[in-house]
Amino acid sequence: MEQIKITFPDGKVKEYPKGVTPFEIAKSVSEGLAREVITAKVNGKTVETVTPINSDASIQLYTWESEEGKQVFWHSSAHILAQTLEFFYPGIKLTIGPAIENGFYYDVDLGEKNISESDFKKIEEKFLEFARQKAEFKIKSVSKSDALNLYNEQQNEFKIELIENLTDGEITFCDHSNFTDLCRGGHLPNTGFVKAVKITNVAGAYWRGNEKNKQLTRVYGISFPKQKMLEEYLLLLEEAKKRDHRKLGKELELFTFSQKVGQGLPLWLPKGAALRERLENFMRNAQKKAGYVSVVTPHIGSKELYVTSGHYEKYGADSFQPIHTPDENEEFLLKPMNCPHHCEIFNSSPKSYKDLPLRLAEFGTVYRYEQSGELHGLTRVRGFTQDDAHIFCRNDQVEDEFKKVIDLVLYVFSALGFNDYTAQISLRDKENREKYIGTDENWEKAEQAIINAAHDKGLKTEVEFGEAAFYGPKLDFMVKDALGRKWQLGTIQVDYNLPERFNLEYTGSDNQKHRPVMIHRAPFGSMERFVAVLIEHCGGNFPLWLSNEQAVLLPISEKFNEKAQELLNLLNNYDIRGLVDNRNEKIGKKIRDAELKKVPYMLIVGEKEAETNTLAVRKHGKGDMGVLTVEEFATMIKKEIKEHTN
RNA sequence: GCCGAUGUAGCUCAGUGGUAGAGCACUUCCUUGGUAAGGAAGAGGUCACGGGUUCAAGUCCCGUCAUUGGCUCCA
Repeated sequence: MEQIKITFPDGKVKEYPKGVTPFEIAKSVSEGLAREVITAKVNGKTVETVTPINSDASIQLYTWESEEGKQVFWHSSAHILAQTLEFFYPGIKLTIGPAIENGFYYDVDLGEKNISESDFKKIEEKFLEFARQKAEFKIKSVSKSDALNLYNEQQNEFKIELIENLTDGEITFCDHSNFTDLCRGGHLPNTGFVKAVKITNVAGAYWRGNEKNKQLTRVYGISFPKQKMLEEYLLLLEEAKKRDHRKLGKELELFTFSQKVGQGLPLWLPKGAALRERLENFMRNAQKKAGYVSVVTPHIGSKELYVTSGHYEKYGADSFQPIHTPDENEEFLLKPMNCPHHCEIFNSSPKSYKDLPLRLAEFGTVYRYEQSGELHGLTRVRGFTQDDAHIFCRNDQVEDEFKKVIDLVLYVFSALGFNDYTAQISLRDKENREKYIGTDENWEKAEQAIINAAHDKGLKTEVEFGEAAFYGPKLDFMVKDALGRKWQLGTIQVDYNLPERFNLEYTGSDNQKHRPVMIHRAPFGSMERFVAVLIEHCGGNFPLWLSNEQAVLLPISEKFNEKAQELLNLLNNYDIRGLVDNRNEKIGKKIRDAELKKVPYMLIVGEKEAETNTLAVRKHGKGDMGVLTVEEFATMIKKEIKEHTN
C-alpha cells in the first residue's frame, strides 16, 4: 500500500498508509490519546478525526485540554442542542450555533413559541438522551441548489441567506442521528463524548447582530466530557457570585445607587470613598515620580470645544444633551472626555521643545450617556472618574513615552496583585476608513509606535483589527482575575488628531513650529471600573495597604474597652488604621463579625494582654497567630504594607 | 434602545384571591465572656409606582419605572 509522510508538531515524521485517519494516528501514539482525541488539524485545517488523509501532511491532534478541542466539543454540543430544540419545538427555524469562550449557543426563530428557564431541565435531559445515543457526526458535501432547496422547503430564510453567501462546491452539511444542519465541519467523533450539559441562559439576539433584523431566541449552554467538570464549573460560578462587586459593595458599604439620583450614577459611601482615595493617592505618588504634573478642569465645557475635538460630531446625538444658559444663547456639554480641556491647557502658553514631554494628569470625572441596557454595577456607569493623563511629546519621543506608560501600568498592576495580563493592540480596519479621523500616514506611524513599544517591553500581545478608537490606535491591558475572568483595565492611546484639531504647536530647536503628538493613558481606566474589578479579584479581601480597617481590637469584655482604645492609639502612632469593637458582645460574636467584614487583623485584648501591653493576633481567614507586643505587631504589618503584599 | 426575567422590612428571602411573615441587622434590658452567632423584649412594610378585573389583589391583567441575563453600542 502507498505510504504517506505525516509530520507531527514536534517536527518528527512518521509514515502511514494512504487514507489514514487522525484517529488511527492517535491510536498509533497511544490508546489513551485515541480515546481522548476530539479533533485534528491537518495542514492547519480543522477536520473530523475520521477524515482520511491522502497525501503528505502535517498533523496536530487536540483533546479537551486544548482550546481547539474545547471549541470543537462545544460546537458539536450546539448541534445536539439544535436537535433537542427541534424535538421540543417542531417547526422552529435554526440559524447559527457557534462555540464561545465558555460553552456555546444556538440562535433559533421560535415563531410564536417561547422558552423560559423552567424549560431548561427538560432540555438538558433530552440533550443527554440524544448524546448517549453516540450518534456519529458525518460531514457530507451538497450542491448549492440542493442546499437551497432543502431550506426553501423549510422556509428557513436565515439558512438560505447563509448559503447564498457560500461558494458552490464548498457547502457541507453535518448529520448526526437523523438531524441535519448546514455546517462547515470540525466535530467530535460522536455525540457520546458529551457527558454533561447545563443550559445556562436564554436571551434575545438579533439575526447577524444587527438591530434592524429580526430578533431570535438565543439559548446558551455549556457542556463537558465529565460530570465532575460540570460540577466544578458550577462551583466556579457560585464563587463568582460570591465575589460579585455589586453584592460585596453593598455588604461592605462601599457604594450604592439611588433611583432619585439617576441610573448609572454611583454614590460612593464613606468606606468606598476612603478606599478610592487611597488608590488615587497611590496613583498620584506614582505619577509624580514618573514626571507628571496635576491639572484640574471643570465638569462642563462649551459645545464649541467638542465641535473642535470632533466628539460632538461623532457622539453628540447619543450623549447627554447640551446645557443651555438662561440669558445668552450658549451651550455647554457635560464633559465626556478630559482631553479637549487638556489641549487648551497646552495652548495656554507658547511651548518650546524643551517643555516636552509635558505630562498633564487629572482625576477627571466624565459623563457618557450609556444605553440603559448596558449599565452594570460599577463597571458600566454614566458618570465616572478616569485616572486620566495626556502626554504631549515630539514624534521622536512617542515610543519612549509609550514604554514609560507601560512601566507605570505594570507597576500599578503588580502592587494590586494583578499578575496575569495580556496587551490588546487595537488597530484600524483598513477596509472601513470613513470610521476614522486622520491621515493614513499618521495612523501608520502611531500603529507602528505601539507595536514597537509593546514588543520591546516583552508584553504578551493580541492584535485586533477594527477595534481602534476613531482618533487613533490603542493598547488595552486585559487582566485575568483570581477566577480567571478577563477584564479590560488600563488603556494607552496614541493620538495624532487632537493636536491638529486644536492646532497645538511647539517651537523646535530649529526655531520652526512643530505639531506635538498626544498620548492618552489611564492605568486604572476608571476608578469605578477598577474598584469593581479589584473587589472581584480579591473577593473583598483588599490588600492590607488598601483596607479601611487594617486591624480591629476586640476586648474580651467591656472591662478592657479602655485598654483596647489605649493600644489602638499606640497603633495609630504607627499609622495603622483600626477600630475598637466595644459592643456588649461575646468574643466569638465579635470575631465572627470581624471575619465577615473581612478585616485583615483581629487583635484580642483580655486580662493577660492588658497586663503586659500585648495583643492576641488573629489573621482573617487564617486564625490564631499567637501573642505579640504592640511594637512587634506594628513592625510586622508595617513591613507587609510597605511591600504591598497581602 | 431591543428580547426575557425580577421587584415584599436596612439585608437575604418565604408568602397561588380572604386582616403582611421569617432569619440577620437595629433599639432597650439581662448577661461580662478567651478565638466564627449568649438570652429576652421591642420597633420596623402605601408588598416599586399608576391603572384595571373582583364582594375582596402582595397574589390575576395592562402600563410606567428600576434592577438583572443577553443583543446592539462603548470617546
